[in-house]
Amino acid sequence: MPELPEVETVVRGLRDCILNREIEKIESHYPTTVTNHTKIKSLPSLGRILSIDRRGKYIVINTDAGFVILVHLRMTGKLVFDGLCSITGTHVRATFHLKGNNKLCFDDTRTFGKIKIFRQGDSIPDIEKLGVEPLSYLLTSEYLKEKWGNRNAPVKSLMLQQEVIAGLGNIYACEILYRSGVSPLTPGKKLSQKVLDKIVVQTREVMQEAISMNGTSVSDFRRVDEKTGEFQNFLRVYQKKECPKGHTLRIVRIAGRSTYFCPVCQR
DNA sequence: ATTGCTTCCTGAGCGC
DNA sequence: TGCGCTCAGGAAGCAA
Repeated sequence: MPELPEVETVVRGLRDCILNREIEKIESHYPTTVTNHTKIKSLPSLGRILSIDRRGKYIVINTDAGFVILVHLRMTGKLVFDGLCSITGTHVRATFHLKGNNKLCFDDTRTFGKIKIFRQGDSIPDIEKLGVEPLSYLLTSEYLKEKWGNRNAPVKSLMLQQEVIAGLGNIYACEILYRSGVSPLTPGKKLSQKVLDKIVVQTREVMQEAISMNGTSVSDFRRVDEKTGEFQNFLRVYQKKECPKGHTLRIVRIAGRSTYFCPVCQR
């Protein structure tokens, strides 16, 4: 399940292999995967890739022909470059045809992933509504106090709201709360400034560690060369039976997701 | 406004 | 072997 560290890993991989390449066309093999949000009915060549960035869980590609290509991997989406490995995916939903006879394949078993094409300068609501980046100076305990201070919802579900913090998903929310010693069921308004500080610090730490390990591959996540990440070897609670101290973990459903936590270490 | 449930979708894993 | 069931979950949409 690609979250911020996985998307960052893909972005870095893409920069190494397709920056400055020209996209001749994006071919869609599934009806809802690629959508055109420009007023241009028949898209020309999309131009040369000027930049590849990440915002939250979105990949943002800018081209010199004035296009912005947004990619969201959702749960099972993968971007795989045929110059680094042979494409083995059996669920290729879209193909970026690059000048010079290379392909970037968007493989997505469950079809929830999206590729959206915009014009530079046009409003992109998907990006504009996102909250702060976990690794930016804007994520502070004061900010979280302002956003969560009068919320009754459990902190775990608040952490998943992309309009507040952009990029966290189920796995990292569980890991951050374990490292912070906070129960995922705690209502937002019950979190003290001191505890919010801990969450901020642990959020940064977990994101940085996971990026340095090329993300987490628990099932589908792969890099652009189809290699796995390594952070799954350092998870402390997600899909575990016991926490590192040997306490039996509990699993509850919060916001429709399996939430792993230690009733002893997390209060 | 806030909260939580349903939907989209496929494959893995399980019990029988 | 094969069937039917449950589960995995990001985010939009909807209902209370």
